[in-house]
Amino acid sequence: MDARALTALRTVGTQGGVTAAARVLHLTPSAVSQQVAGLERELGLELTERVGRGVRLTAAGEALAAAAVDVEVALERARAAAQGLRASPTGTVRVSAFASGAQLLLPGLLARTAALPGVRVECSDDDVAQDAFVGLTDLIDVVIAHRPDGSPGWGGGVVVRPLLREPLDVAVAPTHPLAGRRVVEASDLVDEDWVAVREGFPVARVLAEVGALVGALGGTAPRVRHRINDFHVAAALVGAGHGVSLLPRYTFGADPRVRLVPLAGVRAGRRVEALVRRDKAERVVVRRVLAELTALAAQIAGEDAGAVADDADQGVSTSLPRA
Amino acid sequence: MDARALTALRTVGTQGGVTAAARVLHLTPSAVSQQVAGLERELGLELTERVGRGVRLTAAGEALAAAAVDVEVALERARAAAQGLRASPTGTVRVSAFASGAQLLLPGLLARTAALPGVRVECSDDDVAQDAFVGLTDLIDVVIAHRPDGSPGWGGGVVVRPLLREPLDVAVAPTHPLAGRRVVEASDLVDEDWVAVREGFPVARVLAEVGALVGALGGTAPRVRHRINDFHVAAALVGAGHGVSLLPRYTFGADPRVRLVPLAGVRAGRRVEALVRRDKAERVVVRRVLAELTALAAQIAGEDAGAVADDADQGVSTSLPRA
DNA sequence: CTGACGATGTAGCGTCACTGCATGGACGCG
DNA sequence: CGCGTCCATGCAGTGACGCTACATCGTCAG
Repeated sequence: MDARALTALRTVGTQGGVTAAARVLHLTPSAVSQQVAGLERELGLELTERVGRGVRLTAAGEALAAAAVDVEVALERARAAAQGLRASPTGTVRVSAFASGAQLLLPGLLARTAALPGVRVECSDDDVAQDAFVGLTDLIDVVIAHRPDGSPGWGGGVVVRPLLREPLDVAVAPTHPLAGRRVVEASDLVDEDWVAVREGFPVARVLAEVGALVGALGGTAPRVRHRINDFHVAAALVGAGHGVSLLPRYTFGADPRVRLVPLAGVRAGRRVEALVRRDKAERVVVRRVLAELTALAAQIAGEDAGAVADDADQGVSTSLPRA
Repeated sequence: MDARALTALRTVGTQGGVTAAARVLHLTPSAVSQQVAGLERELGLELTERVGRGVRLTAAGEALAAAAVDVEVALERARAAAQGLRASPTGTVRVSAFASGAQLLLPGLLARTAALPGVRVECSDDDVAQDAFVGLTDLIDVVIAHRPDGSPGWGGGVVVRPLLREPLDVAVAPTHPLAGRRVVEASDLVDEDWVAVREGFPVARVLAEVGALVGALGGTAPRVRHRINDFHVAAALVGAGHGVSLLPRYTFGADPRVRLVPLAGVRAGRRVEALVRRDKAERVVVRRVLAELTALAAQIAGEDAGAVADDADQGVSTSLPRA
């Protein structure tokens, strides 16, 4: 019963297939298949079952995969126990963020962590669909993810550290009649063209809610003219007068192309959170980087609090184990 | 960071040396040495230090060894999680007991477990010094150990399951003046020759206490004539009139060679307990055998309760995790 | 039916851990 | 003080195990 084989099995579960798991583990599909086969032989029971041309974990497989995380946690804790006696943490941490979150947080994070000797932070940006964020934690230590305001959460096996709640404001062109307003009511937005994100991506649901509200007032569904995932492209369209949109306040508050006006009476916002797989959360370096990240986020949220009156709801704190 | 290497390190700690650990792990000393060397290279710090011609774990080594148990527990729990979905536990369990405990418990245990299909129990008897019992848990799943009545305990890393408290009675020859008595006072024993066990073995301390009491009354230290570890040899000597001794009630109550008389006013007894290493305690089969063992012990203690009035103190219950 | 994808066996190969042996230091004994 | 013993640890050789590459089979889409 090798920890390596358990990891392979768990990855097959999280990635949803042998080939996908092999990609993450930097192996060939054959190797992964042999690992789980060996595990099945040792235990004398089936851990995977074929479904279509792919595979799925059986009940026993799921149970074993869940337990596998505990093994990795214990291993990581062992490393930490030995190295914890050393002075300061050392190592490299992989951080990933969705595009706008990366723009908002990564420069500051790199600036802060540059001051820590022996700590290397490697960044990447991955904009994926809502349900793909957790899968990224197999490859990346700290995944900065976002989700709309009252959405269910992320599921087990992963530690969630809330970073900030970023309000979504109505973005209009500087020449737009609403551009000078301090706040805007839903009723003001009847009969506007909208620039929205693609379905399945985090902010889509918020826009749908706002749209429903506006539609209820105006008697018609919101007119979504464009589907743009990149906020910068959306900002360019809005700035050129091709419609209005919802844009995150901290990231686009100072963008000259658009004016952001808070939306009154509607809870429009997204939660930005750091996702870390439980075993990786045991690494001392990861904890250190995570601490810097939360401090940075608190700083950003604090700067905004002085400028704009905002609901103070920062979400329930999902604390780290052994905080 | 291999779980196998961690086990090697931990065993070096518990067994107190590379060679001893190698014996337990069925390896050569060279292999064990290379395992810990690899661990040290990977972590970049010293885990062992030389002391005399042997080695000892450093602080970091101790920390890592302690964490290693958690890894093994997690691994074992993973096995159990997968196999727990199967109907009944299966496998072989190694049980060891000190000589008189083996005589008292092992036949009954084998009778009970014979009824369990797929469960094999392999027995052995190991009579070792007080502080060597825990070391046995590296090689044996369930170690039946004994210790005098108020002794400190066994230390960490091992699960303790109390089985029974066996009173120690004064053993005299059938022809001895005290043979017919219902109880015997300490004052009755002044000026007797004693048959004791070797120093460092479990019952030695009890005899020392009784001896001190007797000595205080008689004004002289107890005369220890013979040092006999095997209770059967001791019984033979006592039966032949070569002195008195302290013998466990359940094991020698029906022995024709001696008469056992309870000792009034002195807490003379030994605790019989099962020692299981934490990771092995996760195995379902081991739990099953342990359940049979405790039931058997309770039955034996119950039979005695009807015959002789005894203090009901059975010791604090050190419960198993996830009982 | 054909092409593509995904999982899984098989052959070949490289790597790694173990054994056997030799070395060096530490303790005990004559 | 030197000798033998014991213990830990290097080093060369070997065997086993896991990985890659390739081929095969089943499944789904067009």
